[in-house]
Amino acid sequence: MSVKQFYTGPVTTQASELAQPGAEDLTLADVMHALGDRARLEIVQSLHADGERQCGSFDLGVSKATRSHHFKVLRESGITNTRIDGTARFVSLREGDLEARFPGLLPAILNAATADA
Amino acid sequence: MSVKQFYTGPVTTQASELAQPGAEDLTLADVMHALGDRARLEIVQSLHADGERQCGSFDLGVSKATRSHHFKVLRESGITNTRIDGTARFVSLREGDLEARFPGLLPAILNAATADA
DNA sequence: TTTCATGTTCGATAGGTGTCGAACATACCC
DNA sequence: GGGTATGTTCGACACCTATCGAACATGAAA
Repeated sequence: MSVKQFYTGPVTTQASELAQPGAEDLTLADVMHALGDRARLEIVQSLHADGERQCGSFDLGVSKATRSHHFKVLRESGITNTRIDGTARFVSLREGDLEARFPGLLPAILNAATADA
Repeated sequence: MSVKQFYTGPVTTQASELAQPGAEDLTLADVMHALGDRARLEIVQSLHADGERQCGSFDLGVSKATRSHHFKVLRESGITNTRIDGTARFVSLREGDLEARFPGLLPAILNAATADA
C-alpha cells in the first residue's frame, strides 16, 4: 500500500469534510484490507447499526491516537465519510458509494460480522 | 495475527492434505485480511472460475517462494484447501465451509472482484 | 541411481502496521 | 484571554508482511 493523495477540490471557505477517494477509485483489495482488522470491523458494524456517530463515542479499548489511525484507514479506503463540525468529527458509512461500486459486498460483510460474534 | 497451530488428526499412513483450520474456527477479520491483497484475490477468483488447480499453474508475477507464501496465507485463513499429490499441491476454494460460516460472503466478494477489474 | 520438477523453508531486506504518550491544532465556553 | 474538549500528528517501538534467492525436501522419471 502506498501513500495516497486525494484531490479535495477547490477550497472555497472552510472544508466541512475530510478528503476521501471518489466512489470509482475504490479498489476491492483496499476495502478488504481496511476491514481485515477487528477494531475497524467493529466500527463499521456500529456505523451501520447506529448511523453517523462522533469519533470519540467509540470505545475500542485503544488510545485516541490509535482510534484516529483506524478512522483514517477507513476513510482513505473509501469506506467512511468524515464530516467536520467544530472540533468534532462525525463518521458515517458510505453505503451508497460502496453499493454502487461493489453491489452486495457491504451487506454480505455486515451479515458475516454478525455470524462472527 | 499470531502463529497458528491446527490439529491435523491422528496421522495414519500418509497425509493427503495440508493442515487447515476447521470451518467453525474461521474469523471474519482473518478472511478479510487474507483477501486484502491483489495476488491472493486473483488466486481466489481463478479458483472459483476454474476449480481445483495446481499451485504452480498460477502466474502471479512473483517468485515461487512468494507464491508459496500466498497459498499458505489463504490456507491458514481457511479460504483454501490444499491436496497433496506427489510433489504437486492442488489448491481449491473451501466454498462450502465458507458459505456455512459466512453465508453470501464469498459470492459477494467474487462478484465485487469482477467489478474491480 | 542420477536427474528433474514441484514446492517449502530459511535468511535477509525493505517497508507497512498497530500501538502508545506527548505535543500540537482548533473550536468552543466562561 | 484562559481553559477545556476533541482530534490529529509526531516519534518511537515491536512486529508483521511481501519479496527475493538459495538451499532443502520429496516424489517421479530416465
